[in-house]
Order: sequence, then structure tokens, then C-alpha cells
Amino acid sequence: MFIVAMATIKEVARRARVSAGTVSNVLSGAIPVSERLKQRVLEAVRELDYHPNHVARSLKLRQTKMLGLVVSDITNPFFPQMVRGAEDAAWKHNYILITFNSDDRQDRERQLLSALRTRRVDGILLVAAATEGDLSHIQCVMEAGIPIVAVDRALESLQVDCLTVDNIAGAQECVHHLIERGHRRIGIITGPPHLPVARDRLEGYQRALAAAGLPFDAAFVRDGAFRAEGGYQAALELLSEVRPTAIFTSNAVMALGVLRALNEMDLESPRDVAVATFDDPPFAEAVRPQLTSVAQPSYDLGYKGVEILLRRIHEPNRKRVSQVLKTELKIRASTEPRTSAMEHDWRHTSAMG
Amino acid sequence: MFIVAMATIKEVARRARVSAGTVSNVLSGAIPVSERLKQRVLEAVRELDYHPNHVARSLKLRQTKMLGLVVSDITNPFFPQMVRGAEDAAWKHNYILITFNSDDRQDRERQLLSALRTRRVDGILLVAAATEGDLSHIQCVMEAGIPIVAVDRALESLQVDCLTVDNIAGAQECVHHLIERGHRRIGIITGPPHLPVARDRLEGYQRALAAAGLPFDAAFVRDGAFRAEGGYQAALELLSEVRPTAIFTSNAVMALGVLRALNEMDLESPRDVAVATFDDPPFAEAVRPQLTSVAQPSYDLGYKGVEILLRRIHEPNRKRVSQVLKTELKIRASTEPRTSAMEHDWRHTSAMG
DNA sequence: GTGCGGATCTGAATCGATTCACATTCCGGA
DNA sequence: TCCGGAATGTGAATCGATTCAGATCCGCAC
Repeated sequence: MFIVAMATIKEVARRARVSAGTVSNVLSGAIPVSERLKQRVLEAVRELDYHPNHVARSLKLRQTKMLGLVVSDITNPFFPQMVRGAEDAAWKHNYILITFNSDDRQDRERQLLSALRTRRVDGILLVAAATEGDLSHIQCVMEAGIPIVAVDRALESLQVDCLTVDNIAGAQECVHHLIERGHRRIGIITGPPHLPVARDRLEGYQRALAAAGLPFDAAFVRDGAFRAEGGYQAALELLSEVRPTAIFTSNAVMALGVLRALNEMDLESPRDVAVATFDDPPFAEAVRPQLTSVAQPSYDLGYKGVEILLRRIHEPNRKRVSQVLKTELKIRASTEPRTSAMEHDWRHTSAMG
Repeated sequence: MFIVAMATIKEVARRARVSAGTVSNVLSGAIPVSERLKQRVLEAVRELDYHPNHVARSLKLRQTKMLGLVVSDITNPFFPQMVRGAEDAAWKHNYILITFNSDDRQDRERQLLSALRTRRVDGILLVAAATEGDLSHIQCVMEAGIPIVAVDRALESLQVDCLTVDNIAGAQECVHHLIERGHRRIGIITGPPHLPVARDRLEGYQRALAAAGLPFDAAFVRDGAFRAEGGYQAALELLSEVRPTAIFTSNAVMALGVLRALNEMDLESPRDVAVATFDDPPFAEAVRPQLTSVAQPSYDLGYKGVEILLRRIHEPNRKRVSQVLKTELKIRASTEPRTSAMEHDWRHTSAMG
């Protein structure tokens, strides 16, 4: 293997006829160096196109200026924004990000955390695969002295900083909006019940019903597994069984499944069924009808997550923080008021089903 | 700052009553160690929860097992798949990925490459901000001995491996499909003309027209800057000026803009206007109508890109490779045949405009 | 001319893992 | 019993930057 060696600090030193320490001082600026030598050093740096070896620096300083970021799956349209936010914040503070996908599998998460630990990252931003049960692998990393911030999904049982979104309030506000529009038969397609995020959104749904004095009926609840296919299947079932006049999905990809189901059943939104969803991906405004949705501050989740993490790195003994970001309801065409004629029609039809 | 030091190889050695070298040999498996000592070492490793310091390892071995990945913007739905592919391939070969966004800005790209260089990544996967003009910052990195693979956008003027998509053929096939469906007035919304990707797709459009003996009219070409807003504006213009019966967009986010424009102008696809687009994001099947699209093998772009890069890292003197991946045309509802009545109607209208 | 303080610089130790020259052990065969 | 050589271990040098104790230099006051 042919290696083109990069210049080292010693070569720069030799060329500038100074010691390595002086080169270091010039570049770091920590200790003043005479103008004469400084110029010599800078010229040598330029001539050799010297780029300090950050690996050696990390070893000596015992900090890598690297942060780990573990998300479920970057392919899920919710995460890119968050990753982008995290990256921007990290870059701003001269840190770099190592991003991993866990696919929400705990065994993989365990491996990833182990890899990050061996790489000596200074801290980890974690969207935990599971938030309950055996969290020992996370605990271990913390005990090894690597700060962790739980993003999007809180880890109540661990002493970690958490940055989450108010899922309950977001879902509640949205379902309340549906109720306000006259809907009484509202279906919900949820995510995997073992995920608190999914449970919280269901909780918001229930609270909205309760607040309006409406009864809760489990037949209107389906698990779409947070996936498009699941949303599709769940929608087919709901529409052919309990006939809701509105469907609320707990994330956006499932909403796509719902739209596909409507398509196939030759139903139209909002005429036949109102649709609203958690998440507000770019396509929400492009689909027909445009989707009423609960926008999460996903960019902020990443950006602030990194800021909390950096703060923790510098103040390891700071009090544990747990911040909850608000969602924003974006009302669009998919929940526009229906005509009373249509409403009547559906009432009639569903009574027959 | 309170530091919880992690165990070092020396501590493991002391606890197992062996030398550091022996611990290293046990863990790497390169040199055989007697069963007796091996067990002692492994037990010490377990007791101390030893995780080798990869930073020290990198310094000594002069390889970090890190790859850099520079994309335009992870927020663009085309990239997550690619990043995921790259990450999977990297992880499989025990490499990690450092992902950056350049926003297609050359100054930023320069900084990112410099950062990657100082970090001593073993190689870089680059979606270049520009493919022509001053590419010296890229050239420098290569001269420093860091292999680069240009993904998605070729760098013809540099001696780098390239992995791209056949944009010309993909666009041509798609436009040919529109022609086959009877369209004669076909608008195209392109990306920034300084990007070869955009130029190639336009080239494919032109070739399709030429192959069918249709004249090329610049009035049917608009620049949508690869952004939703641009696609929206361009569509409004096209539809109110030259009245195409079909619109082809050079990327998917612009197609979203087109759909929004149709929405606002109260036009319907495919009844009034057929729509087809380059890129095949998840929402292509969810929007109404489902979008005919040119699917890029974006996951493969990342996966194979990393494999080419790793191959280059191990064989620096290998002949330069330049691989072109094929696209796949996915025909969906947005280009379904129109009735002749409709066609007539439009001919009439456009003649008036 | 001498001495002294401050400003600059140098040189060596250090971070933690790898590796290689060398030391030690152990075994069979003579 | 002794030797050769294979098998197994040890210890020190090394990677490249940082940092700090100590060396050197300079000007100035006495």
C-alpha cells in the first residue's frame, strides 16, 4: 500500500527552524510567540499544506470533539431535519457528528454504543430503541463517563437529560380540532404500543375525546406500526368496519398509507373522510388534499439536543434537565368542514355497516 | 471537570499479570497466546469493562477507519436513502461515517474537506457542490493521499472514481413515455443549469423529443432550482403561458411544487395535465394522483460508493473506475392516458392562449 | 560590568495501543 | 544430560500533538 504521508508538526518545526512546541503555540495561540518566528512557522505551514493530526491531538487531550448520534432510521422523513439540526449545532461548536441507524433494535443499539465508546466520542445523542426494560447498555456508557442526552424519547428511569416533544398535547390539540369540525367517529392509527411516543399520542387522542365528553371505543384504535403499509392496512380495516368520519394517524408515513387506502376504496378526503396526522413532512403540503398535521420542531430537537449535550459535557455535575418542546397544529384542506349533506350520507351508510 | 477514566490496556495487563503486548495479542488474535493467559486477560477485560481506545490505535496504525460523506443537504429526500446505504456498507466493513451537509456551497465544502483531512479520515465520499471550475480544494485532498469517490455527480476533470446515475437515459425514457401517451406539448422544469445532473436531464428530454421528431421549444423549459418553491413558480408560468399537456420535473421536490400549483389553478392530473418526475421518493405512491417517476438507485449509490472507496483505499493504484447506475421508470396514475375528448378540449384552449 | 525579571523557546514526557527484537520456557531427540 | 528450536511472553520504541519545567536571551537598573 502506497502511502503519501502528510506533514507532521515536527516537519513544520524543522522547516521553520523552531521546536515543535513553538509551532503548537503559534497555531493554538495560547502562548505568545514573537512575530519573527510566527511568520516563519505560518509560512512553513502554508508550504507544507500542514493539517494538524487531530487523532494525536485527541489522544493527548483526551477529548475527540466527536459526538455520536443514534437515530432509528434516517430514511424515516422525521429524522433528516433532526440530524441536520444536530449537525449544524455540532459544527458551530467545532464538533463533528457520527451518525448511526439503530432500526429501533436494541441489539444493534448496544453495538453502536459500544463502537461509539471505543471511539471515545465526547457525548451521545440518543433516540432510544426502547425506553423501558433492560437499559443496562445505556447505563454502562454513562458510567464510563460519556454523557448521553435522550432525544425524542425520554428515558425516565435513567439519570439522563431528555429533550422531547409534547406528544400528548400535540395529539390532543389535533383531535380536538377534528371534534370541533363536527367529527364524532374518529379513528386513530397508532404506532407500536411499546413506544411511549405512540402511547402518548393515543393518550392525547383519548384526552381530547374525554374533554369533549365523547366515549372512547377501542374499535376505533388500530396499530399501524409507524409504517406506510401498516397505515394502509389499518385504514382499510377502519373504513370497512367502524366507518370513521375522520382518521388521525400517529405519524406521517402511516398517513401516506391512509391516502393510498382512500384512493383504492374510491373515497375522497375531506369529502368522505377527514385525515390528520402527527408529523409535518414536506409532502404534507403537496398531497391532495393537503394534510392537516401536527408539526414537530424536529430541527430544534437536534439543534437543542446537541446544545444540551455540550453543556453537560462542560458541566458534568449540572442538574439533570428535561425539556419538552411544543408542537404546532397546521390546519389544511384534509380536515376542511364537510357539508351537512355529506355528513348525513355517511351517518346513514355507517348505520348500515 | 470530573473525569471518569476508562480502563487502559496497561490496567488490563496489570490485572491479568501479563504485559500490554500480550493483551493486545489476545484481543487482536494476530499472535497466539496460551489458553491460560488468554483466559486471565479476557476476565480482566470483562471485569474492567475494557473498551480499547480507538484513538490511540488510529494514531499508531495511521488509519482511522472513518470515512467522510459530504452531501448537499440531508433534508433533501433524495439523500437519506443514499446516506443509509453508505452507512450500512461502512458499518459492514467496520468503518464509521462522518456525514456533512455542504448546501452545495463551495466555500463550505472547502471547510468540510479540510476538517475531514485534519481528522485523518481514510477516504471521502463526495457529492460535489460544483463539478467544474476551481476544484483545487478537492485536488489537494487527493494529493494528500486521501481517496475520494465522486457520487451522484461526476468529476470528469479530476482523477477520481465516479459513481453516477444515467440521468440522460432516465429522463429520455420518461419523456418518451409521455410522448407515447400522446403528449406533444411537454414542459420541463429543470434544476440549476450549472449542475450537470440538471443539464443531463434536460438533455434526455431533448433527445426524447428529437427521437420522436418533435421540435424543441425553449419556452417549454423552466428552471425550478431543484426546489419546491421553484417548481411551483415554474409550473404556474408554464401552465398560464405555453399550456403544456404534460410536465416533467427534474427532481421530486419540484414535482411537489407542481402539484401545489395544479391544486391552486384547479387543474387535475392526469385529466388536465400529466405529471412525471425524476426521483422516486416514498410520497410518490401516496400523493393523488400517484406520480409516474424515474427511480434512482439512491441506496445503491451510497452502498456501492463506499465499496468503491474501500477498494480504492486498499488498492491505491487501481485503474480509475467510473460506474453508471441505471434508473427505473415507474409508471403510475399521473400519466394515465387522457380521453380524446379532454385532449381536444385542451388543444382548443391552448390555441386561444 | 553584573544581576535580575520577564519574555521566549526548547526538549522531553505524555496520551494508549501496536509491534518487533529479544528473552524465556519447554519439548523431544541425541 | 544437554542442545536446538519452536512456542510463548516481555518491554521498549513508536505514532503526532500538547504542555511544562527549565534554558536562553534581552534590556535595563545599579
